[in-house]
Order: sequence, then C-alpha cells, then structure tokens
Amino acid sequence: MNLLSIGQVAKAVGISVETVRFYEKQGLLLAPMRSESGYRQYKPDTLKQLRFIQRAKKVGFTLNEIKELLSLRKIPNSNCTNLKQRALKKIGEIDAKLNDLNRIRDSLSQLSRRCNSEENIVDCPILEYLDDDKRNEKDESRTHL
Amino acid sequence: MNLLSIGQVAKAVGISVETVRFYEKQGLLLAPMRSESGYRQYKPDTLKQLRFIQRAKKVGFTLNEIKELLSLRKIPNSNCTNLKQRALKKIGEIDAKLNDLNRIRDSLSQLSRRCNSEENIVDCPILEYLDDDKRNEKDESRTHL
DNA sequence: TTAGACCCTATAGTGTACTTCAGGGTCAAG
DNA sequence: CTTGACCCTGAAGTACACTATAGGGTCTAA
Ligand SMILES: [Zn+2]
Ligand SMILES: [Zn+2]
Ligand SMILES: [Zn+2]
Ligand SMILES: [Zn+2]
Repeated sequence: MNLLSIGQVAKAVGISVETVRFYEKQGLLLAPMRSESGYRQYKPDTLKQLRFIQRAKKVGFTLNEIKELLSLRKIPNSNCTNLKQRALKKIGEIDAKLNDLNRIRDSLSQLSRRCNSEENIVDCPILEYLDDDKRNEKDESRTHL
Repeated sequence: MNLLSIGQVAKAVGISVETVRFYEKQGLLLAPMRSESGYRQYKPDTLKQLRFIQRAKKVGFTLNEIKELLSLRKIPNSNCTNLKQRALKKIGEIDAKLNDLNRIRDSLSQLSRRCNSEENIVDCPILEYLDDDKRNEKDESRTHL
C-alpha cells in the first residue's frame, strides 16, 4: 500500500507537519486513515493535492478559493452542467490573473529593456517610469505605472 | 494642476481612504504634497501606481514584494547593471507564477473538457480527478492532482 | 529499557493587510 | 453660522494563514 506519515508528506512538499494538520482542519485535505496508534497515513496522491494547493497559493488564491477549486473534483449537488459551469467560471478568474501577471511582466521587461546595462546611472532612461500601458489603451492619461 | 483628494483617489481605484493612508505608511506610496489645511493632494499618476499595486496583490505578491517591484523605478545605490539584474530577477519570479497559473488552468480546463455538459451525473467521467500532469512528467505516480 | 525521533490534541501566539474607532479639524452649501 | 461631507492622527481591533507551546503517546535502535 505504501502509505506516508505526516512527516514524510510534509518533507516531500516542503511544508511543516503543523501546516498539513491545519489544512486538514480547514477542509483542504480530507482526514486520512489512521494507524492503530492513531497516526495519520497518507496515500501518495496527497502529495499532488498539496502541491496543487501550493501552486494556487503562490498565485494569490486564498485557502477558501483553493477549497472551491478542489471541490470541482467532488460530486456536486447538481449535475455535470453545473460542474462544468463552475469550472469555466474559475478558468475565467485564472485568465484575469494571467492578464494581470502579463501586464506586470510587460512593465518590468520594458523597464529592463530600456536600461542599457553598459551605461552609467546618470544616463539611465528608466528611472522614473514603470509603464502599464499596452493594454486598456482607451484610458485617460496612461503614461506611467 | 488638477490634484486629487484622498477620497477621489480611493473611489477611482475602488479602495478605502484608510487603505491609501496605510499604503503611504508602509512605503508603497510616496507621501503626497499637502494643502494649506494639511489635506493630501495627489497627482493623477497615483491612480496608476495604485492600480499596479492592486494587480500585483491579485497575483499573490505581498506588499513588501510590491514595494520591491516599485523600487525598480527609483535610483538604486548602484548602477544600471544592478537595476537591470533586479528587474530580470523579478521577471523570473513572474514567469514562475505564470507557469503555476497555467498548470492550474490546464487542470481545470481538462476537467471541464472531460465533462460532457449533456450527460447526467452518474456517467460523469471527471468526478475524482484534477490532473496536474502534462508538466514534470518524470515524477513518480503522477495521475491525480 | 531507555533515549531520541516521531506522532497526537488543544490552545495560544504571530505576521500581514487591512478596518474601525476616538477625537478631532476643514469647507462648501444653505 | 451651522450642518454635513470630507479630511487629519494615532491606536485598537480583525481576518487569514500559519507557527509555537504544552502536555502528552509511539516506535525503533542501542
Ligand atoms: Zn539604465
Ligand atoms: Zn461530467
Ligand atoms: Zn470623530
Ligand atoms: Zn512535549
């Protein structure tokens, strides 16, 4: 069966055992089976779920939002149409984040492009601006940040 | 000159005046000039900066990280090479986030694709899995989440 | 059979990012 | 000249996501 202790799980994904127990209490992780002595015993699948949680956290989802994302795997009280709609809604939220992230990325890459690595600071052309233009071009005076 | 009050700024970007003052205290916003009576008077640029902050927050940057991002506009104690390196490092962090976000997006879109909107719940093929495969294919038993 | 690494629960404490409160002052409209 | 919407500071309070502490039990190896 090859089950994992909480310590093995925590170490494998790089979090603390307390965090794993915390996620269980918050409903992000299902309570695993227990050994005779009451120790938690995790299926290897748990690692994937925890890594999913970590990715989602890194891009700004709250634990409650992550719980919603994970709930898409579970049987909804309604039908597939409902489930699919919820998934598509989440994808929309993700696309909004991708958009924000790309805007920030563009700002920074424009900033680094404008800066010639060889020049000295006094000639640097980018010391005042971090543009977020290139999108929403119809906005008012969009010149800086 | 067309300066904005803190209330106008807050309303324009959809946050509270307290949050604007809080960002100033945290160093994310430079202290603006004041009117004779001590009221803050913002240049319209401030709106762009606040919107940048909001985008960055949404994709999981902390206020301290955002301060670092914003600091790329300012004169560093060193030279352009240093500045450019910092910008490129940040871009790397953003690319990692883009990667995570795309993995999550793939999981969800695969989930919604597998689910035929017409079928009833009993036939639904996706009720147990939310894959994060397609990347890191060399990993151990990568079948679920 | 005992030291040390690990596990358990319950509860308290921490850091981040606000939000609210207390006690004011400013200003345009009526 | 007062009323109401707005502004000020400083301090206290809150929600979220952990993190640490207290007071245990388990297990493996010397
Ligand atoms: Zn430069
Ligand atoms: Zn289905
Ligand atoms: Zn008051
Ligand atoms: Zn103890």
